[in-house]
Amino acid sequence: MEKYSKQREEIINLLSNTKSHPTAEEIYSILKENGSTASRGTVYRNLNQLIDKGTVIKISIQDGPDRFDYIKEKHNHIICLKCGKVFDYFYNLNENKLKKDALEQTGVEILDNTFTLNGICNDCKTE
Amino acid sequence: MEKYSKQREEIINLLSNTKSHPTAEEIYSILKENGSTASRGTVYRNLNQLIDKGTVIKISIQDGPDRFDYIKEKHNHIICLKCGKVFDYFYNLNENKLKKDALEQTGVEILDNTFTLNGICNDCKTE
DNA sequence: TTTGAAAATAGGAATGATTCTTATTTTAGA
DNA sequence: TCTAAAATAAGAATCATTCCTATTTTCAAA
Repeated sequence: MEKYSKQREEIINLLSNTKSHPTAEEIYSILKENGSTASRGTVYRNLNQLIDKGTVIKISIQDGPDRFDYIKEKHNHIICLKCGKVFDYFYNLNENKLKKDALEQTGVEILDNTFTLNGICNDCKTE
Repeated sequence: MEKYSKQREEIINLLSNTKSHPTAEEIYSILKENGSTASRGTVYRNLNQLIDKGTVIKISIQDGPDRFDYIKEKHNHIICLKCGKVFDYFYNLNENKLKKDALEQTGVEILDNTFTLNGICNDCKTE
C-alpha cells in the first residue's frame, strides 16, 4: 500500500508546474535549492513509481540523460538536435489503423506509442 | 578523410545481414567469436560514425542498452515491453503535414522522426 | 494515544553502458 | 618508400541510474 511522502509531493508539484522536461538531476537540484531533503535515489525511485502509474513519462534523449514529463493530456515530443530542448507537440494519429497494421505485420499487440520528432529549434536556427 | 578498416567492414557486414537489432555488446561478442580483433571502443566508434553518415540508427530502449539497425529502407520499430525484442514495421506517415504542423506549433524545423510502438509480442502473449 | 509493520527516506556504494586516453598500427597518396 | 592522417586495442574514466542499509515516517488498529 502506497504511503504519503513529502518528497513525492514535492516532485509531483515541480513536474506538474513546469514545461521544461527536466532531467532527474535537474529535479534533484531544484528541490535542493528550495530546501527539500530529497536525495537522488528518492527522485529516481519516485519518478519510476509515477511512470508505472502512468502519470509521468520518460523521454529518451540520444546524447544525454533521460527527461521527464508530467502527463495531463496525451501528446508527442519534438527534440532539438542542437540544444536538446524538448517541445510538446499535438498530432492526431489514426491509432486504430496503426494497431491493426502492426498486429498484421508483426503479431504484436500494441499498447502504446512514442512519436518523437527531431529538428532545429528557432533559437538554434538564428545563431 | 575516411580510411578503410577491416573492423569497420566486419561491423557493417554483421549489421546489414541481421534482423536482430543487436546491442553494441552483442556486436562485439559476435565479432570476437568469429575471430575479429575489434575492441569495444572500436565497435562504439564505428557505430557512431555510421550513425553520423545515416547508414545506421540507434534505437533507445527504456530498460537496457541501445540497439542498432542498418537502414536499407526507412521504417519504424515495435518494441516488446516484456522481452525487449525489436520488430521492423512499415507505416506511411504524412510527413509534409507533420512538418507543417510542427513548424506552426513550435517553430522547429523537422529533419527526422522516430516513431516507435510498444506492445506484447506473440511469444510473450502465449506464455 | 500508543504501537508496530509496511513504506519511504538519505547517503553513499555499486553497476553498467559508453566515451576517452595513449601508445601502436594501418592506410593510402605523394 | 615515406609520411601524415586515420584507425586500432586495451583499459581507465565518466556519468546516469540502481542498489544497499540503517534510520525515519506513515497510518491503521488496539
